[in-house]
Amino acid sequence: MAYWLMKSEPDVYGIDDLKRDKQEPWDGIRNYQVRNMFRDQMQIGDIAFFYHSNCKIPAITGLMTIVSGAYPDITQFDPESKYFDGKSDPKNPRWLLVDVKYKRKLKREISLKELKAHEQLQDFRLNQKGNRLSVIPVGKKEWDLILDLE
DNA sequence: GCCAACGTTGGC
DNA sequence: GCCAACGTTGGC
Repeated sequence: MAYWLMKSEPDVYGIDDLKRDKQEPWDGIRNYQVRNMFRDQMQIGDIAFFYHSNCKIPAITGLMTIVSGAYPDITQFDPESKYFDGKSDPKNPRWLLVDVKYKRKLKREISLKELKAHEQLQDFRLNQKGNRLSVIPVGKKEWDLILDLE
């Protein structure tokens, strides 16, 4: 089983939205690296941190489970969607997604500031400057360290 | 709101 | 295939 961190802007879709919806397609990914991770590496049963990005206090806020394999993101074919991609061929969809299921909220949010200050997390990908990937693989050691902060 | 970092696009 | 221009992400 693998561990992940997945970013979302709380103003758009936050941990409380997932708590309400219980399960949700993680749509809108328009980055090839992330698509490839969905397709080639993610497995049903993997666990992910829910991370709030681009907000007042960027932080890990909850846990969720990957509950599907990768399949086409239908928003790419919807001209009304902000994720519409006219260059994607319906016979060979360019963009994929996975379904995620709410697991739980953390007892307290673990902020990016706190993660960056952690001595043993200096190499953590989220802490690297200029890292814009919205889905990040997390090592078991890092995963445990972070959960211990809770 | 600013801007650094990075990805994508398209002319050549 | 190079690279300048442009767009997006996301911390601050």
